Amino acid sequence: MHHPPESVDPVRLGAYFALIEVTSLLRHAIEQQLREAADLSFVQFQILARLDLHSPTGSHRMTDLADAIVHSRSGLTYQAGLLEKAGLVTRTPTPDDERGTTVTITDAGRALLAEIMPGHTEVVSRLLFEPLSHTDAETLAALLAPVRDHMRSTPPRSAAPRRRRGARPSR
Amino acid sequence: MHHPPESVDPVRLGAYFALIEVTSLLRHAIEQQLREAADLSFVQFQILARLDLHSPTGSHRMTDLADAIVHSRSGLTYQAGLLEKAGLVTRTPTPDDERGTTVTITDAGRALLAEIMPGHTEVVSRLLFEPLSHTDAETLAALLAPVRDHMRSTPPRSAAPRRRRGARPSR
DNA sequence: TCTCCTTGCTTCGACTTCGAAGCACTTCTG
DNA sequence: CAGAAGTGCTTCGAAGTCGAAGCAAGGAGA
Repeated sequence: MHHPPESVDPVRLGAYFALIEVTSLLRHAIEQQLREAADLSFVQFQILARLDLHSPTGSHRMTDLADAIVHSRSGLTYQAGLLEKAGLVTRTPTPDDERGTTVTITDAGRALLAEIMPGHTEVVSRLLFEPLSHTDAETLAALLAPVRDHMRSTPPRSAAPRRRRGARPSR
Repeated sequence: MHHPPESVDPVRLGAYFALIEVTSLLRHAIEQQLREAADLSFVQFQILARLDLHSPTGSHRMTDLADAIVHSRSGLTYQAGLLEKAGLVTRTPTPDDERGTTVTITDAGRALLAEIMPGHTEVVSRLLFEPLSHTDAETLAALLAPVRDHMRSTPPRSAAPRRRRGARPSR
């Protein structure tokens, strides 16, 4: 009999389905909470959180940010524009590269984030972690970390019309 | 440093971030693959897959389907319309409830799905499971299953039955 | 220096998404 | 058997999303 690739394995298939389902439900709940609490979308929240974490400057280049939150560049441009309009971030040309735009979180942005975080973590705790022990959480993190690294390091498989980062990272 | 509720726990926070990140990357890759292979969106794929799995009839009611794939009803209406136009599903009134619409996958739909699956599982295997042993996959599935059940059983927090002008559920 | 190619970001247009409102049918209640 | 309340789906309008194309700046090679 054929024994095609590993993926037909029902265990893996189940893990995959559960992963998608859990994350969909979680995102949905988070989105509602953010919307009620501060009228922010999940993408906007991710932008602010990423900037805030990336202290001390709280800045990022557009492309890096888009890559970090897994969002299209054009989509990020749009959202960054909204956040700027709301006074939560600023956009300034990058000093050493006149093409680049640096996004920086403002004090108002940090304040809003601080105000939101409790409710946010509450939702995540209640939905995601309630059925998991601390050890379970550790296990989950330990399982996902290598996957994340693997995905980040794996090239996009199909060379883009506009080539992505060259054959190798020369940085 | 304060030590507010449980959720600030860095381990859980890390697991949460990794979960979001991994799933975002995975969905992104899957979406590209589906687009190239059959010009289907992930939502459309989920619809077809869900219908196909739900044998033998391969049918579902709109609401159940929307709930299963975690998508808005209106969004499902839109996508089901596209799939119907493409001949991959049919929509018929539900026999015993004249309000309902039953969606059924067609032979063409099943054929397309069968054609796509190998490439799909290939992507999932390569991205998600390559860094995981079989045991890891089992562990992951075992961790996520209870979370999924918990999320599914937890009421949406504000379970308002379609409020109509401040009316209260008098039941 | 002058090209030519690459890269960073934005603009543009087409499509998708969602919630609210609306319509039609069902069920509950008296 | 009404009338009221509930449910299933679609329509509608506003907004967000993406990829492709466009613009401007950096960089390598002649």
